[in-house]
Amino acid sequence: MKELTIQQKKVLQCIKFYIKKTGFPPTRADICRELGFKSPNAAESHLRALEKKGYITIENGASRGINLTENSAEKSQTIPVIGLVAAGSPTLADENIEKHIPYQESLFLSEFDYFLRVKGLSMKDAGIMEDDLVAIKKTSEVRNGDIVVARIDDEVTLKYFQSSGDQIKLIPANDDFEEIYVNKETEGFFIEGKSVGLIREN
Amino acid sequence: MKELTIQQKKVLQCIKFYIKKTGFPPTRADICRELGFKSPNAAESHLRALEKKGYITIENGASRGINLTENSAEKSQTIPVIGLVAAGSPTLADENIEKHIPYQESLFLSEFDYFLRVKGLSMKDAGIMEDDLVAIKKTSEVRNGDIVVARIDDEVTLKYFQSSGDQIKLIPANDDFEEIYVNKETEGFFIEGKSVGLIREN
DNA sequence: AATTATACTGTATATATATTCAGTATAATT
DNA sequence: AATTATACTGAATATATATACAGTATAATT
Repeated sequence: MKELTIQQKKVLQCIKFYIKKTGFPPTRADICRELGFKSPNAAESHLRALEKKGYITIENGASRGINLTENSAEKSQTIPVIGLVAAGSPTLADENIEKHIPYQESLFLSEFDYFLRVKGLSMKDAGIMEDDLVAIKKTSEVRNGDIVVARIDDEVTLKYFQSSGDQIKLIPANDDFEEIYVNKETEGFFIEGKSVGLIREN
Repeated sequence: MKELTIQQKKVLQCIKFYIKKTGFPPTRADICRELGFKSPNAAESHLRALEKKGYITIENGASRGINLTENSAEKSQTIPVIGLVAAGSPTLADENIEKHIPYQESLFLSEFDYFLRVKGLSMKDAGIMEDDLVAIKKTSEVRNGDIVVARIDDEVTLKYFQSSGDQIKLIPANDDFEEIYVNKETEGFFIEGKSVGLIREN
């Protein structure tokens, strides 16, 4: 799949968003309105570029005759599963992605960015077992009691979040594990996101 | 949701099929071509009837401005969520269905028939918490160690299954609960299905 | 008995829409 | 140095499309 330019990505996103919102693809004029173009030919040429690169097909002569190709359509409908390795970071870098699974918008109450494959039983009493997939929303805005993905240097863990002032407690849901104390300003400490759902595949 | 006539159903199916095939909704003329009508007004009036009954929305003035409503779009791709009430049976009868959620074919490793909303903590140590959705496959072929939906008379529970001969043990995953012993031939005892996955919505 | 919904044909038309052509300008590639 | 791709404005136009209007006919509802 050929790389897209920034503008072409914007147009493709615009098409996806429009379909999501209305149920049918945009016209050239619609795209101009959304992206601020003043000539329909601006949209037209971007569409032809997207067609040439294989991200959409265009039915000539048909109004709104834009069809997202499987390749480009799936991209926004799958969500990565990332392995939680003790000494690894859950980034969206390709090498950490275990697989992609079909994305369902309304699967959980909140939107989320990726699934984390759980290793170990440190959150056992919260009903989070080994190999469960925890849906993670990337955010640093977390509240006391949230289950968060916290990074300390290269180590990444899933724990309950509890803060008072600058002092932060990361609490496991298993008596066999120890609480972790950190300071908001601790070098290398970072909240990656929080849990908004869970899937167990068996 | 108001009932549709046979012709209206045909038109709705035609719209769904057209969108699946092309990625965008049909024009009045397209519908006529597919269904053999000779006047665009035939399609138009069916569309307005479908709109009136709430199966589609039509954006006036827009070409191909047909949008399947959630209700009609999801019908074929949703799976029921059934509340697990102590003295109730998990049947697919309308009154027991809590809601429908979008169905994703490849969500779990096995196929499944419905979700069971868990009440209580009897399977806590198996990581199954209150309000979790357990994906249930309707079957009576279960093995030792499977988590099963068992019915004894009108009572329905989720437990580990363990059998030796005709003797069956239903084992909770929580020390606060008691094991249940039944016989294969016990009147009113029945295995509804087994757990093949789990979703936690928060 | 009168009205409304269903189920169309057939014609007409304003407008929504794709698409081409003529330019301008910058960046990337050959 | 020449060509191609990117990234647009602006105007023009053939046609694709929604939609109204005039009918006909049958079934269902009030």
